[in-house]
Order: sequence, then C-alpha cells, then structure tokens
Amino acid sequence: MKMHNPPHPGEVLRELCLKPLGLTVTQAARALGVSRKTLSGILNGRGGISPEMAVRLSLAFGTTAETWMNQQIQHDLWHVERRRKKLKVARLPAA
Amino acid sequence: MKMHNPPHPGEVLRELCLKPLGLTVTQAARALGVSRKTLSGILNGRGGISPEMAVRLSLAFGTTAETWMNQQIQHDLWHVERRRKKLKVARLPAA
DNA sequence: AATCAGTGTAACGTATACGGTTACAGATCG
DNA sequence: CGATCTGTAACCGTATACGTTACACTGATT
Repeated sequence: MKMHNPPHPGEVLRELCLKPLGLTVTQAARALGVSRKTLSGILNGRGGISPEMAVRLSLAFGTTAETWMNQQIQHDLWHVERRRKKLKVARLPAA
Repeated sequence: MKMHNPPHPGEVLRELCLKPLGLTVTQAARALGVSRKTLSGILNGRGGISPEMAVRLSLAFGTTAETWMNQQIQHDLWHVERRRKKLKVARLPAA
C-alpha cells in the first residue's frame, strides 16, 4: 500500500543515468535509438516507459528491463488506485 | 533469463479464477464491470491487462494489481526480447 | 426439432498512447 | 553572433483499450 506519489520513471532515469554520466538528452536519445522528443517526454513525465523502451534502457545502461517496467507500473497503478472507488466491480469469493 | 513463452495472463485468469468459481465469461465480465468482448479478448490472448483492468481484477478476486501487471509485463517483455537484436542501442558505461 | 445460454469475433465508433519529423523559442556558451 | 541543448507545439501514422451491436456457432434443455 504505497501512500505517496511515486516519482515517474523519467525522473529516476535522469538522476541515476543521465546525470552521473554527464549525458545530454540529445546524446542519450541517440544512444537509445529513439527521437529526442520521445526521451524528453519520458524525462519530463509526459510519457511512460513502454516495454520496448524498457529493453532499450536495459541494453544501454546494463540494467534489467523489469526494473524499469516495475517503476512504470507503480506509477500507473498509483493513478488508477486513486479512482478505485469509481470502478464498479463486484467482489467475488476467493478461489 | 526466461526461455519459454510465458502464458498470457488471460490463460491464468481463466484457469485460476473463472474455472474454480464456475464463472462464465458473461458473468465474470459483468462482475468486473467490463464488456464481454473486452474480457473475451483478454482470455483468448488478443488483449493485454491494462492498469485499470489489473485493479478491477484485484477488487473482484482479492488479489493484488501488481500480480496481474507483473504477468502482463513478463509476457510483453518476452516478445520484445525476441527482437532485441533489431534494436540499435549503444551500450553506455555503467553509472 | 426448436429454443436458449454461452461464446468468439467482425464491424463500427471513441479515446489514449507511443513513435516519428519538422520547426520554433528560449537558454547558455565560446 | 553563431552553435548547442532543451522543451514543446503541430502534424503524421500506428496500436491498444474500451464500448455497442450483430452474427454464426456450440451445446445443452425442452
């Protein structure tokens, strides 16, 4: 039960990957093989980490794709949970 | 390093949730608050588990949304990893 | 045989997301 | 000033998620 707004993965990406290596957005985008716009959108919280992007990040930075996807999921789920009450779902008996 | 095609979450959903409770697709869709088509698509591997759907499943079956999202991610990543070679990504020094 | 519930799915619509290119404004630096 | 980096708007195409309606098929039940 996460209580606080988890940072979007882009924030983590910028702080933990770009900053330490002194990479510019332009350089990182080129390295990842995506457009500068796409990376910029992620870094500034306007876009999410797609499965393909997660694999790109894992290849470029030597991390795992799961790490990035998990962050994205935490972020996505947090937003959905906020409107959980609005979802009309019947509680079924546990299997 | 997963080697085998992970089952799509719909398969798990049908076997572990619908079957044990003797639920029809129609009944389950109604309980989840989605259309029969949407649930059918997931059950037959034509659609994925969206974050909202993951929360619906957690509410209906008393599981966690993360459980469902993780299954979806394993499935998604497996497909992307298959074409990992095609992604032109530069390897950067570890941070 | 006829009816009905359940199922998959096609056809159509909408909204959102991801990806790209181009182009522009603002900042910073030599 | 000229060069670089950045964010982002405008536009495109594609894919996904969701909905409704309608159809054909199956397997029970009557």
